[in-house]
Amino acid sequence: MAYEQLKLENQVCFRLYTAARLTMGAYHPYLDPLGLTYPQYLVMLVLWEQDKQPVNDIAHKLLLETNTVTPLLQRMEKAGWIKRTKGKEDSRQRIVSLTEKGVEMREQAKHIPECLSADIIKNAGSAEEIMQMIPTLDKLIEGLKHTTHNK
Amino acid sequence: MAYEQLKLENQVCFRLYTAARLTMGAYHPYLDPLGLTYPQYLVMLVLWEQDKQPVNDIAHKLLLETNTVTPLLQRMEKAGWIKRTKGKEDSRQRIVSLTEKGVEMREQAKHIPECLSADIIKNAGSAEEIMQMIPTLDKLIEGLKHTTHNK
DNA sequence: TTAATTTATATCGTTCACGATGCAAAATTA
DNA sequence: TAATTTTGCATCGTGAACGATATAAATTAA
Repeated sequence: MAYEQLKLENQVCFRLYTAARLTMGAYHPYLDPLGLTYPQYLVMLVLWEQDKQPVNDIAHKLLLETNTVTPLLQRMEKAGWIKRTKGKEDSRQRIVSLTEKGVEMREQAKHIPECLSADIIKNAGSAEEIMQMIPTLDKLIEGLKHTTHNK
Repeated sequence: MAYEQLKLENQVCFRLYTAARLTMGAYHPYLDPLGLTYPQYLVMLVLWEQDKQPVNDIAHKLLLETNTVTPLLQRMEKAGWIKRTKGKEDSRQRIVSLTEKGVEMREQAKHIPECLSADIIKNAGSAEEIMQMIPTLDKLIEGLKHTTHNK
């Protein structure tokens, strides 16, 4: 009976993995004009919520490793949306702050969440049903955050 | 208050993206000994379910592009788990089949789904609650599968 | 104070994921 | 049959993710 579970259709993780990829794809029409990738958009969300944060705080909020975030930030700096300055008290830190361009982008990005909701409702039915997954996803994330291979 | 929706905590996609990454991380203890990555494991699932499939069928089942799957298969062939042969009727096709080594691996992988269920229950509470997301995830996937940027 | 350890970030190598493009074999149309 | 289009797969370039490792600054211990 164990073989039965080895079927693709019985795999929750495959669905999460696929849903995440496709949902990220749904952001493309809105992020492409801004020149942002989805992970870069996440960084912008973090910075719009609070400017001037060390790399570590950003990585922590996104549940990513710094070796993922650092190159991400380097590309974003090159694009002119953020800058990275040495920390004053702790000079190991790199403080990430928005440039003027980065601040202005917030206005253009303002409607992305509603656009996405609309798209999802149009294509995948009820947004409510999707929102109902949030507490479960949060529990899952919280539970797996500190397992062996996730830190 | 459009800005409110720009908060990270209000984003469903971020949760999907994170849950997918962390769940994939939870597979590591079981896949590492076999030398498999998670996407490679997915390919093995597809082939264990039905051997000898063209690249396109595999890509289609995993909802991936062939330009993602092709290099994946090349690495798996080099590892000795699969082989790729020219199609008989249609010589454009590459038929992917399991090697002896690939077939044997199924036995070792047999218990991975149960192990993962156990891990999730231990760390993230109820597996039932997680299973309840499946219909919603399926609707989401089905709905987004054929949008502009997802083909 | 000096030495050992921890912390914050960066670099490197490998593997996805995917848009764009290329190419040859098949299918379709003229 | 010849020309055109489509299809199946591959290659290339870019941007994540992440394990492993490196480095310098801060912290702690000796």
